[in-house]
Amino acid sequence: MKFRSIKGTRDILPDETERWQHVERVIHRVLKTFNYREIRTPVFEPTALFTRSIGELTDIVTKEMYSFTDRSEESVTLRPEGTASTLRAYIQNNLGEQGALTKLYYMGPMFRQERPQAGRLRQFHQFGVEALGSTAPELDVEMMLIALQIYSDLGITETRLIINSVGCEQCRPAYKELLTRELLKLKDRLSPDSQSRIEHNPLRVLDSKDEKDRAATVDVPLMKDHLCAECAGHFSTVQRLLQSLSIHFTIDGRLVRGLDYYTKTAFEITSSDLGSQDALAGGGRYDLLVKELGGKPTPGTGFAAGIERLMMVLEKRGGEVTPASRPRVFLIGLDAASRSWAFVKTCLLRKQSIPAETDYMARSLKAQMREANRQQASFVVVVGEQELQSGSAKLKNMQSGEEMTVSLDALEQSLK
RNA sequence: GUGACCAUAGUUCAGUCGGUUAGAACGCCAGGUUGUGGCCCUGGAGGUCGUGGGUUCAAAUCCCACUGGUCACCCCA
Repeated sequence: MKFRSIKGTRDILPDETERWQHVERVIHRVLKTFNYREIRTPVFEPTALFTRSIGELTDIVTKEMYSFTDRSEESVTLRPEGTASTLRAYIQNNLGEQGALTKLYYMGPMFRQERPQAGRLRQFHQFGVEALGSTAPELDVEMMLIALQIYSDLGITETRLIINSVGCEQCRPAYKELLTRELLKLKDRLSPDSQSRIEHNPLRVLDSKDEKDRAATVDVPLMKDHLCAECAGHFSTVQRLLQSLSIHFTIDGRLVRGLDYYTKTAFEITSSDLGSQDALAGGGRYDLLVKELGGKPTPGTGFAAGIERLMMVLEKRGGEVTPASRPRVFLIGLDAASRSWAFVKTCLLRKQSIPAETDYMARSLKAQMREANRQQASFVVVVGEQELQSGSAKLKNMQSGEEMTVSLDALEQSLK
């Protein structure tokens, strides 16, 4: 019986983990400069947390969640996204009581049972950022800046920032009705998919990829033109701030977020280096969500970004290749006694934090040299009977080929 | 959930009209010096041609089913 990883999951192999670690370091660093603190929540939660926050009728909830009942008959779900868990933890641990504004970020695996394709996996990784406690449009802009800075620090500059406003509880219901009425008039010109969207998610019709849908809905009213005074003011402030910061953006009145909890600002960052799943990050404001999850009414804004998609862009761009870990020195023993000595010495060097390696296969000198070369060791020391007797050996610089005689006892000195 | 394409050494691939022993490159192992790597040369190991069935004198090659993968729709990061 040969086992395989579950469909839509994959191993991140050593050749890739170095790149991952590099990306993770950049994420942590940028978030530190923006004064956000990391939160780590469980990967599974009560199912109701997600149905409540993401929306009972969204596709994620109706057909993509990994849910099961545990042995105590409780329904639990592998998290499909990070915001719900983060807010649950925020509420449960009264984080809002420690200050007016709480800035959090998370990073880790998410789970959705979708058909895998380019840029879409069943277990995938996201990092996400949340700012809780303020309605300020500045924070909406801060979210966009964080994402853009992480990308540009990684050498990804060919991104597009798209923004929209999806309104609030004051203005959205009326607009939704208006839109539904207009869409019903066009119903027979729409694709079957869009026809069924009219009832349960009319906003979705607007960002259909179907050319006919696009054509049929060119003149349909957009949310951004039917905002209440407050939402309109908020949206224009966001735009003004972006302009002050010389950030390029485009307004797309058809941009819709897939999760129900968004209000006012919605944004997306896309890359043309990706396939049809071209969103690198997406987010927006969610002023009602904390209350919806049982907390005190608390405004919030945030975004989530896919790490695998980021990796795809990095690879395509040939982004900086982080150097593989290399031994500083490779110790070669020529006979049983010398190999034994080499192993012990290797361990002692490591104890002093000097990356050292030796041979475990009792191989020939030639084979060991080849191995040292393959591993790109900076130095090699060859030890045999003579060296053990005299207590000194030749230290070979593998780049220049130069050799110098060194004391075996003081080897660490020569390697600093 | 729907559709299209694909599946041959560890990896990337070639394999003609169905034809007898399935190849290449890279990688791996060993040798070319007796105590020195890379480049070069020589040799070697490594394959249930995804699985099962069918057609045929003969199947990696044609047909069917299954499994897996990829891409797109859908959805979304």
